[in-house]
Formats: sequence, C-alpha cells, structure tokens
Amino acid sequence: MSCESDLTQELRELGFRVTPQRRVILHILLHANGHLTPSEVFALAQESLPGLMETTVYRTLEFLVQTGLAQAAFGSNGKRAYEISDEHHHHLICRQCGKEIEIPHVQLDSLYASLEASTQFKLVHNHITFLGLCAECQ
Amino acid sequence: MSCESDLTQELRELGFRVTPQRRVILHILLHANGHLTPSEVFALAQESLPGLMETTVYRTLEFLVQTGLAQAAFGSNGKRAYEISDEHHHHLICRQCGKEIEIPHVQLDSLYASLEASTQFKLVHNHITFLGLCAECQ
DNA sequence: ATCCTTATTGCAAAAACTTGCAATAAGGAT
DNA sequence: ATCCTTATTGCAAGTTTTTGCAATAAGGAT
Ligand SMILES: [Mn+2]
Ligand SMILES: [Mn+2]
Ligand SMILES: [Zn+2]
Ligand SMILES: [Zn+2]
Repeated sequence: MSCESDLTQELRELGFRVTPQRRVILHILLHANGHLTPSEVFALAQESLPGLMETTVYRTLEFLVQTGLAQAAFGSNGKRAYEISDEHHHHLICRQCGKEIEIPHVQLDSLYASLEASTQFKLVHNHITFLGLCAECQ
Repeated sequence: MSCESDLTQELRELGFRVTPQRRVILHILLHANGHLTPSEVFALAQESLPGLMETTVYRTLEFLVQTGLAQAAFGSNGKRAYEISDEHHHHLICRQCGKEIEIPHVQLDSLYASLEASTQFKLVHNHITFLGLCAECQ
C-alpha cells in the first residue's frame, strides 16, 4: 500500500493505464516539497527506474496535468515546473531577489466570479505566477 | 520619421544602442495585430534584414521585455509569444477550442490592491493567461 | 494461464531555446 | 572625419522540449 495508491487508483478509474513510470513519477511529486522541473524529476526517477527516458518524463508530467492530478507552473524564467498540491493556490515572486510567496486561491474568488460573469467562460484550476517587488527590493 | 521612432528614442535615452536589428524587430511588433512567436518574428525580420540570426531575435525580444517596451505571454502550450501593447491586459483562453478573450487590467485592479496590501509586494505589469472553458465548450 | 487490443514507452530525429566568445559597429570624444 | 570604448551581433555549440513511429506491456477477455 504505497502512498500514491489512491492516485493510481484514480488513473485506473479514468481508464488510463498504471505503469511503473507513472508510479515513480507520482511518488516523486508527492514527496517533493516544492515545484520540480522535468530534469529534476528525471534525475530522481532514473534512480528507481534505470532506462527511463527523459521524453517519457515530459510526456508523463504533461499527462498528469491533463488529468488534473498535477499542476504546472511557469516560473519567472519561463521554464515549467510541476507539483501535486491539494490546495488551489498561486505564486507571487519578487523579480529582483526571487523571494516567493504563496497566494491561496480564495483571494481570487471574487475575481474569478466577475470574470466568469463577464465572459461566460468557466475558469479552470489555474496556477498563476504573479511578478512584483518584495518589501525589501522596492 | 518611421513609426517606431519614439521607441528607439526611448531606448537611446535609457543608454541602449539603436541597431538595425532592434529597429526591424520593433517595427514588426508594432505592426503585428496579435502575439508573435520568436520564429514568426525571425521569419518576418529576415525579409528586411538578411543575415539576421535567430539568436539575435531571441535576445532582442527578451531585451525589449526587460526594458518594458514589449510584453511576453506564455500561451496555453507553454511557448512564448511577444507583443507591444499600450493597454495593460490579460488573456482568457478556452482550453478546449482555443478561443481567446482579452481581459482589460482594470478588472484586476481590486485584486492587485488586495494582494499588495496582504503581501507588501508591489506588483508589476503582468500579462497573465487564464485558462477556462468558453460558453460553447462547457 | 494465454491471447488481444491498443495505450504507453523507448528511441531517434527535429525543433525551440540558451550560452560563450570573438568580430563588428553604435555613439561619444577628439 | 577619425579614433575609442564597449554594447551588441554573428556564429558555433550546447541544452531543453517536442514529435513520429515501431516495439513493448497493461489490462480486459477467453
Ligand atoms: Mn505552486
Ligand atoms: Mn496580450
Ligand atoms: Zn525581493
Ligand atoms: Zn471553447
């Protein structure tokens, strides 16, 4: 009974296959404390799964985002990073020193409501990176 | 007196040099109606400036963002695109059909105010891409 | 336990993007 | 007009990310 079993269960119920590659990558994301880049995931995953291709890591991470099990973040540098988080949140990063703050999604609730009202769109689970200057760097 | 002269003037006042490459790329961005990818800019720029390198396009676009003359957008596919717009705005894209709506920044004013109050950060000119489902695709 | 279907992976090649460094040329000084 | 300084470009090489396709193996059926 490993820690990612509920997620693999969810995959199976959605009609997707549970492969060793997906298991390992889910395990890594679940135990990471922050965002991981594809090459970080690859380096870690390769330890338990020699022969794993970096291509597969890219595809699996994007697959997990499509299914809603993982979230992608676009850092200030434009590079992608991934995480699994049960809290819908966003980020605010200081463009000068890189300090990062997490923004609970509840702070965007009224924005979302007004956007949905004015556009007729239904917003999905976004994971936004705001840039700014922290108190020290201003 | 070409159309990008005021921007090249601004560059010069900031202490940067005005090169044919920067002129051409500014001209292209000013006449584009939407976002352009680096390779689109490259293809157009090469017509007036044979010998131009793609590297230079990447560097120039990023340079224009740093100086605040251009804005970068991270589309739903994660690929970068650039534009010059005098209106601070954001985007809302349908994850299903790709339909895209522009969101005037004024709709985020109160969010920005509340984020600045709660975090002590000063937010900068962000150019955010929200994802959702349009009325038809829901 | 074996077979089937086809989703998923490995592998190779391409495309997108970045970096380092020597050659060039913009803009200021003479 | 010529010279100087050094920001900027071209060029080559490297890294990151995407794509196509044949080989593999997950999961359901027999
Ligand atoms: Mn996050
Ligand atoms: Mn835009
Ligand atoms: Zn800071
Ligand atoms: Zn749609």
